[in-house]
This record gives sequence, C-alpha cells and structure tokens, in this order.
Amino acid sequence: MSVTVIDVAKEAGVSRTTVSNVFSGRAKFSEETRVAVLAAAKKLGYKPNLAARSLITNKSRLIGLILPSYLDTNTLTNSPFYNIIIDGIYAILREEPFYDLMLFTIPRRESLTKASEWIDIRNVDGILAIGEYEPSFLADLNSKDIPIVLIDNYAHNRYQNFAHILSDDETGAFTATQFLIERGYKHIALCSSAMYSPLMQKRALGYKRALDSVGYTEQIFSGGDMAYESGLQFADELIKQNMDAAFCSEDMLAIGLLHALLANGVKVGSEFGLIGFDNINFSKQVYPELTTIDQNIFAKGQTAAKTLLSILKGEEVNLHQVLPVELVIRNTT
Amino acid sequence: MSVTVIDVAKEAGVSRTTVSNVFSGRAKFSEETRVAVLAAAKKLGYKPNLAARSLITNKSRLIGLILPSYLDTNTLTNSPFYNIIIDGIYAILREEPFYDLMLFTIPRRESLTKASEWIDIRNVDGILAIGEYEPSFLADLNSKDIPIVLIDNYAHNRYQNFAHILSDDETGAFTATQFLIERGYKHIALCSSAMYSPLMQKRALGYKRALDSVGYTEQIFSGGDMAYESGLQFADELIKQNMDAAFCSEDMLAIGLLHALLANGVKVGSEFGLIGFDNINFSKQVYPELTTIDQNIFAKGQTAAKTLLSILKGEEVNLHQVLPVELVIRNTT
DNA sequence: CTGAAAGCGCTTACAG
DNA sequence: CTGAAAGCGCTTACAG
Repeated sequence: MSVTVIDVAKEAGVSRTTVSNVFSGRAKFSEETRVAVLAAAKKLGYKPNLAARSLITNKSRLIGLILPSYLDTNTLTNSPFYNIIIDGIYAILREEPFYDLMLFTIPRRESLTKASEWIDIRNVDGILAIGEYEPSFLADLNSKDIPIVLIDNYAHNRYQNFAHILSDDETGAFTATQFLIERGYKHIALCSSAMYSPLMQKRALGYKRALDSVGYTEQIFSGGDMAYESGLQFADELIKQNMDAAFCSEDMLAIGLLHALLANGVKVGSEFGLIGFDNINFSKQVYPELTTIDQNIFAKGQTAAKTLLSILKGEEVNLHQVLPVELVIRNTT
Repeated sequence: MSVTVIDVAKEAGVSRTTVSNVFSGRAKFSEETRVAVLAAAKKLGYKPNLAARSLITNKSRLIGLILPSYLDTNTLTNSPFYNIIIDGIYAILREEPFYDLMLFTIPRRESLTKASEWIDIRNVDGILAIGEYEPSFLADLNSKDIPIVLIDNYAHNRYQNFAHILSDDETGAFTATQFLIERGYKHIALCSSAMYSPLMQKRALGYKRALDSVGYTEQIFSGGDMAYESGLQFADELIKQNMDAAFCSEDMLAIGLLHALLANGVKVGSEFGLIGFDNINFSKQVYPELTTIDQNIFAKGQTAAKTLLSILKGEEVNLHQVLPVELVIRNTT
C-alpha cells in the first residue's frame, strides 16, 4: 500500500541496496545514482518505515523520559519543572531527524517494573530520568545495554556509566540565604517539603552554611507533599515564631507561602523577605513577583538531551555536569 | 541476543505460531499449551518486540498528539491547558497495554509538513490534535487512513469522519457574564487575546448574549499574543474606562489582569469583579483565588483518548461530543 | 560502484 | 488444536 524501498529502486532503475545506501550515505555511489534515487523517492513520495529500520538495526530512535510523580497521576499539571525540562528536550530533538521522545509517567512505585518492560518492548535507545529512584530500579536500568542520563539524581552516582546532570543547588541556596541576610532580615526560615530528598538536603545545606557564617539560628519548617499547599500551611507558624524572611526550597512552595502571608496582611517584600528556588515561569506571574534562584531548567533539559544524543552517537561527553544557578531579584525581598 | 518467540516456542515445545496465538488469544489452543507457553515465556523473560509486531500488523500502537504553539517553542511551559490534557490522555493510556503517546509540537506553521511526514514514518495509528489548523493540513490528515480526534476545533467539522471534542464554550461565557451581572456589576468588559480564533469567538458570543439580555453595553478589550502579558496590559485601559468587572476568555489572562489590578490598588472581589475561563490549577493558586468557568480539561483529555481508542478498536462512538462546563465561585467576584 | 541474498522478530493465512 | 511457510520493509555483509 505505501511506497517501499523496492518501489523506489524500480523507479530509479537500481537495486534496493543502492536505495538504502543513498539514504544512509553509508556506501559509495555515483552522483548520477544518487540523483536518480532521490528523484524517484521524491516522485513516489517515499518515506522510510522506522519500524522496519528498527527491526534490522536494533535502534528504535526512541528516547524514554521517566517522570516520577508518586503522589498523583497529574504528572505534568503539577510539575512546572517537568514541563520546562520537556520543552528543553524537544528543543534539541526537533533538530535531530527521526528521534522521538516518549514519556513514561510513574504514578506509583510499582510502575517502575512497567517502565522497565516498556523500555524493552519499545526497544528504547536511551533513557532520561528525573529525580531519585530505588537502587533496584537503577540496577535494572544498568543491566540494559543503553545509555542513561539522570537529572537531579544525587543519590546514585555509583553507576559511573550513567550520565548525571545537576544544578549547583547548594550554592543557589547559599546565595539566596545570603541575599536575605544582606537585605537585613534576621529571622530567616527554611521552608521545604520532602526534606528527605537528597536534592532538598543540598539546598538545606546551602541555607545552613549562609546562616552559620553570620551566626544566625536555623529555623526549619518542613512537611507536606504538595508544594503549594505546604507553603500555604507554613504561614501561621512562621508568623507565630516571628520569622521575618523565608528561603523556600522550591518556587511553588514560596508562592503558596506568599499568598498565605498576603492573606494575613503581611507586607511581603518590605517587612517580610521571601525567596524561592527554580525560577519557574509562574514565579514572575505572581504579585508581587517572586525573587528566586534561577536554575535554567530549559537549559537543563537541553543539556540532558544533548548528552544522551552524544552518547548515542559515540561522541565524547562530560558525564557529570553541574549547571550554574543565578539569583533573580524581583519584588518579594 | 534478546529472547524471541522462537526461544519461547522451543522451551515450551511448540511452534512459534502457537506462541503467537497464545499471546494474541486469536486462535484456539489447549489449556495445557497455554500454560506451557506462558511458563516458558516467564522463565525466559520474554517480551514482545513491538517494532516487529508493527511491521507485520501495520499497527504501531502509537498515538500522536499534535500541539500547536506558533508563538514560541516552550509549548508545555506556556500552556497549562496542554499539560492537563496530556495528563488526562495518559490516565487512559496507562490502562491500555502497549499503547504509547508521542507528542509533536508545532512551533512554526511549516512544522505541519513535518508532522505529516512523521505520522507516516512512525506509522502512527491515530491522531489527537488540539485547536485550529489550516484546511490543507486537515485535508492531508484526512487522506491518511487513520482516525483523527480534534479537540477544541470549531472550524472544520466538515470532515465528518473526524471526531470532535468540544466544551460548551458559549454557555460557559454566558454563565460567567450572567453571574457578574447578578453580583451587581454594571460595566463588564470582555478581555481576550486572539479574538479571531473560533473558540474565542464562541466565548465572546456567550458574553454578548448575557449583556444583551439586560441591555448593558459591550466593552471588548482584545489583543496581544501571550495571555498573561495581555492581561497585565489591559488593566490601565479598563480602569480608565471605568469598568467594574471583566470576563476573561482564559484564566492566564484573568490572572495577569488580576495582578495588574492589584498593583493599581483595585480591590478585586469587592469593587471589581473578575472571572476567568478554564479552571487551570493555577487559578486557585493565586490570591485572591480566581472565580472561573471549569471546563474539566482533564476529562477532556480522557474523553479524547477514549474516543480514539474506541475508534481504533472498531467500537461504536459518538463522534461529536460537547462537554459541559461549570461555574466555580471563588474570591474575585 | 552495484546487486542478490539473508535475516531482524513477529503474525497470518493455510494445510493438516 | 498445531505447525511449516511466507512475508512485513528494511539493512548489511558479501560477491562481483
């Protein structure tokens, strides 16, 4: 029904091997042949069948992105971070012929088994994965013979053949906290959900280091699963404990806190200093606009995609990349 | 290298045809055979190769989702709507063995040609597409022999074999505007970007119908590409023209307007009534929380996915579905 | 530089 | 109920 390599060969008066060679550019052929094949292909509207190609080359040109969201199934809706990462990945993949991304969302831990099977069934060429995973899953990934690029995974750099893309989380948190100190705030809280995650601990570390350097006392508020809701809930306690500033480990939490503070009549930006982390788009779509640490999430997605592609092509790559962060001063500090 | 159907056949002591039959459940076989095959498959860790299956069945089990974003490449970042739709689609697909979704973002109109080729190359089984498209692209889709489900596409229901999923946009806008009237607001603006789109026109229609019913005059503010920024920019003009309420054709625009109004000292929720459309998550993550029209975007994604799957399975489906909307009263009205 | 042949892992008539 | 054979559309040694 559809046009195959045989049809093109017939039309061009060559063998199908030659047609294949012209498209792949692998073997040598005369200019004349090349032109004839290309003309025939164009005339017939030939398009390669990737499934057939995949079968023989054992390369699917499919990249899998693993997106954990253990709390609920609204993976993309609830993670602005994921959205930006994906946009960054597509920005790279769009320029790369024949590569496609497939998302695999992990709404429950059991889904990791499914993810593993899925990688085999679709014969995924490489994996991009965000966040932390249990050792057994990483061991499983490691046993598959495909490149793995981990984003924001601090816990498992023992797999030296995995690539790691991280941000300089500790420095970011340090910078943020130091900025609050410079602004004259004295009682600076750390607000965070999921303190147990290695990434959040890095950020906590930066906060502590900055406070230690001036001898201020730490005040840590932590708990809750959903960042925005956590932020909302921390406000009362912060006010009660006379905090005059907060460094939040993620923007959505800062935004929740901002709104609860506003509802309590607190003048955020003057009498209360608030700073987030991530610089998701939303952070400048609140009022007042949120001061935050920009981790350039888009570039992170791009870097991850580029790294995976490079490995796939057998190019030299830096397997362990730490991306810089930057303070973005807006109106809450 | 990997375990094939032949290995399983050998292990189970049957032919590969039988193995295939057991997995597909197509032909009849003895219970004994079934157990033997399944045991062998499990023992060897057999997983079907979807590319091979695809080649022979001419079914890829791949669903393509076309996501236009003509303004920039940050498709997901800038469209909360898309995110929720995708989550809805995955909620259905997760339960459907072997089906996968592939996103195709359209950052420029020229990309439509690429999308068309991509559908052929990956042998996509069915298409989900959001929004409006030029007739030539739809004609092209129509020429491919696969089911198409259009979401929020008002302009082209002339392709009767395409499925259409819409929301009751006009009623939603009518309800919203009427609610503002009931609340006692007299000078009710319509704020919208991209008024030329058929969907936005439907919403404009509902607004006009509500105003007409009480004899109020229309005041339309329109322009700008990015919803949030447009909202920001409308505030000055609204204030100058003594508006005391606004129905915004989408939440992000309402949120931009909200923040600009707040910055101007306008008391939104009492002296100014503001209502959005969509009920994206963000609309209840602002302060004050936004009154809006819930169009249940998640269910829309689910409905689209279900509809496509049903067509693919040859089941009876309602090709033209209009989903109900609902007023969600929060604190800006 | 070009072509005939084999084969990737599967399914699907078809014959028994 | 089961098996031998053909073939999906491609690429890759290999021989010429």
